[in-house]
Amino acid sequence: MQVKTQAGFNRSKNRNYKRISNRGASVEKKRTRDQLSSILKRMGVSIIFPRDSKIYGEREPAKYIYNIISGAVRSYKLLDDGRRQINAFYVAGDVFGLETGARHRFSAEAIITSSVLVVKRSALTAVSAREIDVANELWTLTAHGLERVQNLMMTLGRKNAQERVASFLLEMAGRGSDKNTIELPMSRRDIADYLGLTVETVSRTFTQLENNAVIALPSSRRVVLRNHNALNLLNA
Amino acid sequence: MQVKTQAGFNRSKNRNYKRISNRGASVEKKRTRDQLSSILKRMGVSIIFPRDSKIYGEREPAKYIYNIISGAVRSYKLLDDGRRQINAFYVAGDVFGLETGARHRFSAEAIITSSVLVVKRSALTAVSAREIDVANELWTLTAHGLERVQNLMMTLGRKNAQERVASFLLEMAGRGSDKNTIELPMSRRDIADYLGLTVETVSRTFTQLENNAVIALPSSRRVVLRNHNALNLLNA
DNA sequence: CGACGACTTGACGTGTTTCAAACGAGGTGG
DNA sequence: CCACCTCGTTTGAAACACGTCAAGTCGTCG
Repeated sequence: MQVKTQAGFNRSKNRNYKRISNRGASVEKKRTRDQLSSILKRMGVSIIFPRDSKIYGEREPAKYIYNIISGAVRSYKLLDDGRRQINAFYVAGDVFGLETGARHRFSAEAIITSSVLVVKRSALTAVSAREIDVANELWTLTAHGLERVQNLMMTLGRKNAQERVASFLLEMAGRGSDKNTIELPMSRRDIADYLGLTVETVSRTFTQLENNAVIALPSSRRVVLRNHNALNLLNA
Repeated sequence: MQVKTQAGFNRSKNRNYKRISNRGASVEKKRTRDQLSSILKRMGVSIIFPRDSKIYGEREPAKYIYNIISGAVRSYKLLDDGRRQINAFYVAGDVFGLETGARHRFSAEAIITSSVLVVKRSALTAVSAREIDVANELWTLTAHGLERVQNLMMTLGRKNAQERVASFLLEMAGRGSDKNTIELPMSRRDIADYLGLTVETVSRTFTQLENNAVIALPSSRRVVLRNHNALNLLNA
C-alpha cells in the first residue's frame, strides 16, 4: 500500500447527497449542502491501492472512511467454506467503509489499482456531533447503502439469471458517463459473486444477450447496450 | 384501520439501541440513552391493524414512523408479475417505516392483528434536528436495518434451502423469549418469499429438518429447536 | 513465442420449481 | 355435535434452470 502524501486533489464527480428537511430547528444555518465531500477532501489522505489489494477486512476495527478518487472496489463477505457474496461495487466518487458499530462488517479490496481518500472516522464523527447537517449526510449515506442492498436483495431472491445480469448492466450503465458503453473493471467471477450465480452462468448469459442483440461485446470487459427496452423489460 | 385514541401504554421490551461514540464534541449532555423510544411513546398514537391489512404501500409518502407494541409485520416489494420479496419481519419493539427520502420504498402489512405506535415523522425529525443523540439513534436504526438486510443478502445469494431455513429459524429464535420454542406468526408463503424459495421447498425443508431430529413441529406454526448445533452448522 | 489466467463453451448432474393432489385444522351452519 | 367448506400445509412426480466438471479459446505479458 503506497502512500501519496498530498491530499485533496479530488477530481471525480461528487454526487450531491439529498438531505432530509429539518423543519422545526429554529436558529439553523442553511448555507450547507454536501459539506461531507469537502470535509473528506480537506481531512483525507490519498492512498493508492494496487489491484486485488486488501483495504480492510471483515471484523477489523472501523477506524477509517474511504472515498474513491479513481478506480473500483469490491466489498464482500465470505462463508466458512469460501462461498463469497459481494454486496457492492464502488467507483469514483463513492464513499464506503462507513459503520455505526466498532468494526467493519465486510471486507474491501481494490478491483483495479485505485486512488482512495482515507479519512479518520473519529475526526468525521467529531464534526458530525457539532454539525447536524453533516450528521444528516452520514445518515443519508447509510440510507443509500441500504437502498442499494435492498434492490440487490430483490435481485438475489426473485430474479432469474437473465434478469440478474440485466439489472447489473443497467446499474453499471447508470454510473459511467456513457450510458451505452460500459467498461467493466471486475471479472466474471466478481459479477457472479455479486449476482449469486456461477462464472459459467454469467458468461453464458452474456453471450445469450449478445445473440439476442440486446448487448454487444467488443471485448469481454466492454459491454455495449444495444436494446435498452429489452433490458428494462428484463429488469422487471 | 381502527384507532385507539389513547397513546403511550407501550408494554413491550424496547431494545436499547447502541449509540456511536461522539468524542470530540465539547459541551455534550451524556445523560441520554435510548431517548428515541420514549419520544415515540410520548408522541405516538396507538393504532390496531387487523390481520393482512395494509400499513403503507410502496412509493407512498413516508409521513409516519411505526413502532410495534404487539403483533407482527411484513415489509416487501413486488415485481410487475407479482413475484414478492419480503425484506423484513418486524415484531414487538421493532421500529419500521423510517426513511430518509420522501417516500416508502416497501409496502408493509400486518401479519396478525397488531397494535402499532404511529408517530409523525416531521415531529421526530424536528427533535433530531435539535438533539444530536436522537439523530444518532435514527442513524443507528437505519444502520441496523442495513445489517439485517446484508445478512439476508448472503442468505439469498449463496445458501441452499436447508441453510436458508436454518438461518431463518435461528433469527426468529433470537427474538422470542424462549430460545427453543418459536411461535411463527407468518405463513409458509411469507417464509418462502423472505428466503427466496417456494412454499413447497420451505415445507419440504421443514419436514426434512424434523426427520433429521434438528427440529420438532408440534404444529405447523410452532417450531421446537432440538439441535442447535446442527442449525448453527447449517447457518455456516 | 510460450505460458498463464480469464473467459467461453459443452455435456451432464441435481436442487429447486412447477404442477397436481391429498391432507388437516379451524370456522360455519344445520 | 357433526357435516361441510375453506385455506394453509404437506407430499408426490416430473420438468427445468442453474451448477458442476471438463475442455477449449482468447488475450496479455514476460
